[in-house]
Amino acid sequence: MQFHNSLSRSKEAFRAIDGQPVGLYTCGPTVYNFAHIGNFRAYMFEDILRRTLRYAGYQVQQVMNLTDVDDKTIRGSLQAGVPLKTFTQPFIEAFFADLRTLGIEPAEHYPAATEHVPEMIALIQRLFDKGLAYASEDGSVYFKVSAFPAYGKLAHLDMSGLRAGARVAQDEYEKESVGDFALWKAWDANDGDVVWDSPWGRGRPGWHIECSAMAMKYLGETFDIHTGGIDNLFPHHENELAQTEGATGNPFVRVWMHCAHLRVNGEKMSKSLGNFFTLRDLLGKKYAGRELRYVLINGHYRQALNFTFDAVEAARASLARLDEFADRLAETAAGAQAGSGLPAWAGTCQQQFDAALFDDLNVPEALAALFALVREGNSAMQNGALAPAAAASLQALLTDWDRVLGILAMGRTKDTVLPEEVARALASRQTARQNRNWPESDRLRDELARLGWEVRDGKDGQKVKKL
RNA sequence: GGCGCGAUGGCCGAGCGGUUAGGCAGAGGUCUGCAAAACCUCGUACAGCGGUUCGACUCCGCUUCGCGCCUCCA
Repeated sequence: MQFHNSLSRSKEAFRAIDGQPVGLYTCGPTVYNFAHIGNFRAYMFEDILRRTLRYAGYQVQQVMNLTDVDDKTIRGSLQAGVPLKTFTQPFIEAFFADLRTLGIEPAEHYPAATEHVPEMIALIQRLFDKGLAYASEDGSVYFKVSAFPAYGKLAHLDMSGLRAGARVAQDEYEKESVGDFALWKAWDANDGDVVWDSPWGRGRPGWHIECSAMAMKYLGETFDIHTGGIDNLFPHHENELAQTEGATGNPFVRVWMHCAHLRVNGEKMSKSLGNFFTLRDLLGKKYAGRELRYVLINGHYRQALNFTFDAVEAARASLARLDEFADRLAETAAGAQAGSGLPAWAGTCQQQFDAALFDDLNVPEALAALFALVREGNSAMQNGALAPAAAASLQALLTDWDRVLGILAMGRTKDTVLPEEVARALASRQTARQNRNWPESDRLRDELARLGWEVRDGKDGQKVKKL
């Protein structure tokens, strides 16, 4: 199995730290608003990563932080006139609800920044002890980038060439150097009652320190994989790395993985362009979480993904094809025990599927293997060449693949009970068909369609499906 | 200015130096009373211009266009 490591900018064979579950830290949401579909692209990539690791036989220990204290959450709570926690709680709940909607597996830990301030303070103290931090007049604390020579190794930036850009020049803090970043921010009036005591005075933690402190707490000083969106690469992850390695003297993370952005109609998603969708917006347009999941996984994570409504429609049709296949397989298997072997063509698909996933999570290629299986399977069933036991084996294979894909079983409901109205129409239709009364048969088919049921005629009579 | 990414048939989207990606949509066919589903066949796609090579969508260079990061955005 190999993954692309942002540190080396190349694919590397993955080896977990001996005998431990794979430690996975995934940067989570800032809970000041509903997450948008672009954010979920990142969480979806992380879901595929975690599922693939588990599929490959690893245990996974995933941590996703909840950033519940920063400029935006504080501003929001002040504007709403409620305590910080009261403000963030609904967004946290919405976030978890959205994860469920998209079939994203929960992480083992979701630490909130506000619950880990002592750990952050302790970490900042270690940085002081190492000469990597300094306090300014107003009681803020900064990381001294010049004292950490490796700074820039993740983002591949040469800090010596840093010139003061617009944002840097406007910085109001008393930093020694423009590259330095805040570990602790002294209280000011905009913070309201969001404040903690520290050895350097009252204030609140900087953003980057939360991830370092919480990652270390739950995963140790060195762990396997750290992920996020590409925009987190710099400065966030670079700073995390500097803080953690600076404090511990040990490597922080073995593999850094970053996913590319989501675009909408070829453009960057932004509020001003009006192409900024939350999951709720899309569900309101009658798209299912399952369909959106399909769209989000059907592109390589390191490639910009273009989100279009056409793509969601295509996803819906693709899923219908998969469902059709699964149902037909179930019929063919008819409750048989899975046989010992798979047909040869299924073995080929299996190899393709695994090879694709294990090669830096190539989900599109894995889906190609899935559709190859569907085509071969349908063909075999059509020719009566698939024994029940073989069909059952294929069902088991699909179930196994779905541990990674998470799209096959999700959101499918088995409607075994026919409404009386539907049953009656079917019975009449059967009579009509026996009498070769085609106009009546077609009329009843239309009527069933109006009731939301699709009827199909095959060799062994009518079959209905809920639309 | 620095660092980096991309441009694939109507849409989405993989990929590799020489052999079909895949899905959706579309066309024709098989099956069927019809329809649906399924299966079969079908698009001379690889931004442009040079170069390397027996051979390039795939490597190199340039051009055009688009995108990201450059201090708190997944």
